[in-house]
Amino acid sequence: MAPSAVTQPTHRSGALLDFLARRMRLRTEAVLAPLGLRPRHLVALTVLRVRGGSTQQALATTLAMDGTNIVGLLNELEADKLIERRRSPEDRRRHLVELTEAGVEQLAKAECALAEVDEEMLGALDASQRETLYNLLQLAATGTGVSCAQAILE
Amino acid sequence: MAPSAVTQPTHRSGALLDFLARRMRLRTEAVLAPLGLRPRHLVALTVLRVRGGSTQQALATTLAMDGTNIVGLLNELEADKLIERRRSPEDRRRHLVELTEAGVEQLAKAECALAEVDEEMLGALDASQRETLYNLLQLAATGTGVSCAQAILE
DNA sequence: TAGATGGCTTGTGGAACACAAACCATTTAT
DNA sequence: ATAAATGGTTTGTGTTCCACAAGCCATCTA
Repeated sequence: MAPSAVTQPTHRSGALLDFLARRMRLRTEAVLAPLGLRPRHLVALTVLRVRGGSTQQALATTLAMDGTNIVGLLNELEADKLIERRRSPEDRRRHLVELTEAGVEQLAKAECALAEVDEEMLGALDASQRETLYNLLQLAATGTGVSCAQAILE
Repeated sequence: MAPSAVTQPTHRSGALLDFLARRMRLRTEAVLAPLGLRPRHLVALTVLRVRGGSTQQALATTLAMDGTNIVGLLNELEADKLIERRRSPEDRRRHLVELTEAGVEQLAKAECALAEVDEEMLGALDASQRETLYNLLQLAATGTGVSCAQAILE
């Protein structure tokens, strides 16, 4: 069964991550569609739950995405009243983005609906393995360029 | 460290996976470009290393991608002599796709070059955690719809 | 007062797709 | 044997997600 006895210098997770994320995103799209959300929205909402009150520039860095596209993304979310742009008191040019109550609820509803996707895609993992995976992903996500850039800003 | 004491019903890895995969793909693009590869090629080659001799239809299912796009993707890889399409002896309509020797080498070279990306993106994880992550991803990838569809075919 | 900055709008373009149609070679069913 | 189905190919068309550039306003800073 071993395709190559001699394995790679170190296992690279990149391709695997890409592969899985694609499959999961396809299923996620289908599940999220009835809620009026798309994967990009889910990611944005998820980030905002943790980093509420972020500047749009900070979001751009976090999401590794152009500022003008952040505008569009937030416009969509704001139109659905899932987020709110508040003016920063210190610098009134800035917008501080935050989830609305409806946003929190919608995110929770989405995550609930996504249980079936987890079931499908992570079926081979038991509960504790899924938790481990989640924690490792979380650690990687918060412990890199993201928090690095954030650290500079704070 | 827990951002919210009361966590979600269960942690959903979907958004996190999407988020990380995006960041990683951006970096990967840059690293792979000088090798004449793009992320999609890396994924295809990686799949083919394990599932060599797959039919193009099987690849389409595995990669969750339209058959006509598989053709295009394989055309690119074949033009670079990284893969080979052999006629199936049993059914001469079928193509059995396999990595060439050059393909194996190029894949290894790519993975080697991607060490720096891992370093950047998974910096917060130590070696054993990275290995765990890799194993969990591998398990999830091979243990779902993929192998399920494959099992039916065999 | 001038320049820099955060954000918004609009427009252009590219990459990765899905989907459809028409085609060949081959296999299978009648 | 002839018809139908199948695996793959080619050539479109359209969509979505993005990057990037230019020009605009409001506001802050020098």
